[in-house]
Amino acid sequence: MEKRATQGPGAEDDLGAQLRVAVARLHRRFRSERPEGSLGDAALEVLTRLHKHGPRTLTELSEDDRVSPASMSQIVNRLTSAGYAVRTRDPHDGRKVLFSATPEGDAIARAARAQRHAWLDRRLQELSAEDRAVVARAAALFNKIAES
Amino acid sequence: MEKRATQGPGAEDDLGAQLRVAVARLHRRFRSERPEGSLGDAALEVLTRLHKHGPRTLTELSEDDRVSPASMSQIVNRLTSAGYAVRTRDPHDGRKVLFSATPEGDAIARAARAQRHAWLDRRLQELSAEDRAVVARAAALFNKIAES
DNA sequence: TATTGTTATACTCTATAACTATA
DNA sequence: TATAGTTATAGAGTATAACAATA
Repeated sequence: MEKRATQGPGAEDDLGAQLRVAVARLHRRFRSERPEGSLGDAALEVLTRLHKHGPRTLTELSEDDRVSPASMSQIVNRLTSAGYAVRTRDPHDGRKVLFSATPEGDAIARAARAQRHAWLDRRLQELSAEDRAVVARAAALFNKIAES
Repeated sequence: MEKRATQGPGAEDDLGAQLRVAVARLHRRFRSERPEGSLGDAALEVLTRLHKHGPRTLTELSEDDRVSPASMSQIVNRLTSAGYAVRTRDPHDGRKVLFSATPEGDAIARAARAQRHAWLDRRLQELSAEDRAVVARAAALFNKIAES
């Protein structure tokens, strides 16, 4: 039942388990920052992307977050129902739909980020510059790992 | 607008956003490794903990994962329904319930980890030793951040 | 009264399958 | 046929509120 003997009993093996647990905990911590009655985490990330990068198609959004198009369709439904985003047909390809943030959506994206990231920004500020560099490198590594 | 253009306020701000997105993506990637019909991510992590560390009370388990006791109660319900864990009353304190993995649960914990972490272990092996150290340090930092 | 645990309920997030509309 | 998007349905994960049992 033993692990990987590369570096001694359990050492390498533990890194995977440690990473999994740490990421799950941090993800729950992020979710818990949601104020009452506001958008959920996934919806807010999409809204933030629309706010920052302008109109995107459904397929693009689903690829950005690596979720199925059907899942993304439901996320943007929450945004359009709330009046934070709108659909427009692509004039050059009638199959495509472009999603954009409304002015209200832009305001929500700004406000929500400020509220919900305040504690994270504070924590990051408290780290040493070296530790912040570790976090930045780790984030890049995670994106690579998640793609594979 | 800008991409970490300066060392000013915007640069620090970006790290938080990058971390959030990277963690969300990696978390979804972890979840997607679930084979058909098997336990979900949260349930498997609890089962793994019971397998590794022996009997735990509900409160202990909920604190381990930083979820509410009510949420953890539902997670362990899935485990007991499946026959992977059992409840026993604490003989010294009738309010407490001790949860333990069954032999079947132990087997599932071992097998599931091997299956579901295979790709992650492979990815981590592909990293340089330096990058693995970055991941390990980041995992420790995440636990600290999640606690705060 | 305080602690431990459970159930009821509701919402977010996500997936697969089946569908429509356009190219 | 292939691509873009939607809807229906289901299940995991999580929370709050209300409750019961034990200390």
